[in-house]
Amino acid sequence: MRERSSPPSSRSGTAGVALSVDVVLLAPLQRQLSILLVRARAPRARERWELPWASAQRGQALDQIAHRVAAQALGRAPAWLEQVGAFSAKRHPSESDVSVAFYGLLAEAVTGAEPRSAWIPADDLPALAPRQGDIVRAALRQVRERMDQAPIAFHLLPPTFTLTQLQEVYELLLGRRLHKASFRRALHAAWLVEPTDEWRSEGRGRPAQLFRYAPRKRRSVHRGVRFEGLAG
Amino acid sequence: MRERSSPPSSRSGTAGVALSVDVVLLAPLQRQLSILLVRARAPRARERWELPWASAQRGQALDQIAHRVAAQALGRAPAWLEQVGAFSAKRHPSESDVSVAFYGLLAEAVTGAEPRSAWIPADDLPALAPRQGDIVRAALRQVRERMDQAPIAFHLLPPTFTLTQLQEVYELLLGRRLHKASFRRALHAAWLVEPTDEWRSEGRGRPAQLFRYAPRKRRSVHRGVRFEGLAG
DNA sequence: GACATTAGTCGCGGATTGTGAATAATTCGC
DNA sequence: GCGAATTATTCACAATCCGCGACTAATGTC
Repeated sequence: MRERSSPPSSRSGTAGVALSVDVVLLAPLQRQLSILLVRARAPRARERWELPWASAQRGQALDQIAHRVAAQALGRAPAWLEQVGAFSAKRHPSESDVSVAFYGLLAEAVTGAEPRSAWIPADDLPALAPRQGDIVRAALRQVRERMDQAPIAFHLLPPTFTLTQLQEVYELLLGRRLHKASFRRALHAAWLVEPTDEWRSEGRGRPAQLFRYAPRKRRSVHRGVRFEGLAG
Repeated sequence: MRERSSPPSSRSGTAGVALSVDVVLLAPLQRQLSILLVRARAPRARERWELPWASAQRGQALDQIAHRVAAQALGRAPAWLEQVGAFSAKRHPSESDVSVAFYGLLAEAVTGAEPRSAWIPADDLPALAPRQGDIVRAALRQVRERMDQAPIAFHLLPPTFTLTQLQEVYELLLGRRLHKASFRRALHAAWLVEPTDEWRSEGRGRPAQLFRYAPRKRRSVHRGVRFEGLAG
């Protein structure tokens, strides 16, 4: 407990900690939520695959580092990038003391000039370093919990999409089927999408209209409290 | 982008970053959500008040540090402690590069042996260092968003409490009034509390029964998607 | 043209919920 | 002791929400 007693302005003295920034990149791929992994570069790594990561240097903001890591692994910027949190105390490929994790969303499972990477279904991952395993689980949990507060599903789709595609993303994230009519009724009531004048004919069946994400401001309805998420 | 190319096992080489752990301690105090601040110890600090914090050393887990910081500021352990995230790029009293923030909950605004601290209403805070201001806002936002997923309101109350007290905590966090009958109907339907055989008479009026937090496992009802939190 | 397939909508019945009012149990003033 | 005031708890009704099956619509296949 001495830290608080020592003069806080002394930026020398203590050696500092080793910090890495890790990114969990997610994209829907053939009806599975998939994660981008890269081959371990250290010759004697205990695990063969890793999340993309970089060591943090002084004077760089964390989200800038995360953007750079994502861009390097993808060849492009993700559609959405958000912090998951800080992780410590478990082994990490960098042997850093602390890792700050981000998750990023893409509509397509693309890989840029990086050949040592692969998109792997989230529930079929190989062994990762323990801290990176924690990071993946926390990122998936946060994505699923925050999909009601942030437009996460829309960033897993291209700019225009059919309502069936949107429902499939929700089913992917929730892990269960949804009823079509109820889904659309709630969606239209929320004024989140607007139709384009384009239609997509996907082989057989009636063509589907394409929509875009265009949330309209509306007065928030004062609903009561929901205790449902607090089940023991 | 060289970090990824250098051998990851070299824990020397780079100097490491200065890391602090900050804690936002929250308690309901006279119908206000209040935060524990401590007087700045550095003689030439730009702001007179700070969140409790400590510098991180190598080999210590982040949540252990957070527990220690909270215990030192309070004289006891908080009822609940959870990470908010990592913050960088703005001035911090420690002049650290990165701060990992936690929030902690208490039923009562207690202070231990620490005389240089004060509980201050959350919407009446003095100026803090910019990064600590961000931390406070993020912590309050997270508490309000997560109160549906985690038993946050219950940790802002003593082990037994009246339903009116519980509703007042919810109103404090939501910033609006709730209808009594609806609140209780939803609460009992969720099987989160169980009555004790004690009653509290608080001066005038009918005595209120005391309840305790005792969530019962129940099958989760498969409800549809809620788009309400996605309003533009 | 019959059929399979996918998109989109309708409407019923039951569950949920906002709301005011009724009832219950206590203290205070006189 | 007794009525008014105060706080706790519940009831009941109306409106809304929501799960669900069935229906219509538009296309490709044979």
